[in-house]
Amino acid sequence: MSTAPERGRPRGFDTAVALERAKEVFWKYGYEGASLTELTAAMGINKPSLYAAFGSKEELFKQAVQLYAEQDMAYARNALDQPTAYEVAAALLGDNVRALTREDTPPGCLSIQGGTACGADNAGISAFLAHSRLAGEAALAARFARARDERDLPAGTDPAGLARFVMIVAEGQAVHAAAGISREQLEQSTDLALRAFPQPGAEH
Amino acid sequence: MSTAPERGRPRGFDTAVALERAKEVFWKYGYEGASLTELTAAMGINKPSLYAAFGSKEELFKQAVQLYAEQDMAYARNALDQPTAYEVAAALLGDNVRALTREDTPPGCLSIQGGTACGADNAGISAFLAHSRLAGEAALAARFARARDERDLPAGTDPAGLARFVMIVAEGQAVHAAAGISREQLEQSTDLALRAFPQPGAEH
DNA sequence: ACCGTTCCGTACCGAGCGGTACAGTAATGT
DNA sequence: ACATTACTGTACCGCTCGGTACGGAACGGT
Repeated sequence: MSTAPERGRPRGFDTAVALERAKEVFWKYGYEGASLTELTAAMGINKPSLYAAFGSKEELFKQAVQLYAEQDMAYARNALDQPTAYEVAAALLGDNVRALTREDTPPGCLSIQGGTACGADNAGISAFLAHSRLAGEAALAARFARARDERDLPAGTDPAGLARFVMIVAEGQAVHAAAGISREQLEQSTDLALRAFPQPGAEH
Repeated sequence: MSTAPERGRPRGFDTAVALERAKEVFWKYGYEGASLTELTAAMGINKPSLYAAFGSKEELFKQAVQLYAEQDMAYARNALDQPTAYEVAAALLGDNVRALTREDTPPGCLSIQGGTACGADNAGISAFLAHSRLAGEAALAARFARARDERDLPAGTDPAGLARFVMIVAEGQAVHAAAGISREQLEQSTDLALRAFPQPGAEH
């Protein structure tokens, strides 16, 4: 893994660290609420450096969301590796609650806090976030479809509908977490949601 | 009910209609995404008229949210009148889905779309919305507490936890609705959520 | 008719927005 | 050594933001 031969003055900051800081600012304030002034202050750089390294506010945001997906939502992909559909859902919602209420990150979820609604000029931002959430839901639906084929879920189960329900609970937990609800109270909602989960033996 | 004797030039617009229009703009674009230009255009008035009638953008928003609660969320209060806790939850979530997917209003819910995250200057807006959502949750918890006392819910039930679960599902549905998910698909999630509901006979 | 009162429309305010021009500076290539 | 290249910091761009000053217009009271 060789670094490319660097010509010219080297960058005076670590883009990975700067992106990490930007992620936190977007997480707290949302896309529109995060001003360039606040972003550059948190990143420890000036505006031209930001634009040279990331292109624009929108591209910076999308890179921050990607980093968020890789780093702060790894639990969602890992949950798919659980042996049964029930355990997948339990791991997903359980880890979701833990991620939403960490003390070293803002409360809630960047995908929601980033902007469920934006101004007319930034409609693409909320659409981008919604699309990425639905991509995760599709992966969960595929996992549930496999479980149904493996007779781990009842034959009559709608995998997409079940995945949608789980994601709806996860999103509601994110909204609640952003409002300051405690981890213990959110865990209670996970337990309740899992009671709705179909058992392998049941008819539907 | 006598109207006060009006002195001076009469107002050239209907404040109720103007507030209705403002509500829709906030609903679509959120608090920060709704500019005064867009608001006044939709309301059919000029900025000084807006400020004379409503005080400020923030006060206009709060009045819009209040109108929303009275008008677009009346179903939430009505649901509390159902005879059993299960029917309360079923009515609440069922009507919630219908309200989120009406064709004559923006998709989703003003309380979420208004702004789950805002810039540092407008932190009060998201706090205001979160507080009003939790007030509704408290009313639902009180209804469930009554149901438990009436042996309509198992004695071991935590009314606040159950209310939190129902509200979490409702919020998740709102996020999903804003992303364009269909009414039918959301109704499916209501059915699943209700399967988690404790039955009167059960232990907990 | 005239006055006080209230509202409307234009034109404007300071501030902050996202984004950039430009000159200075620190590295490499030859 | 010196040209080339790329990054940094300052200072600035046009624009839009939320909010308002002010003069004209439409009403009731007397």
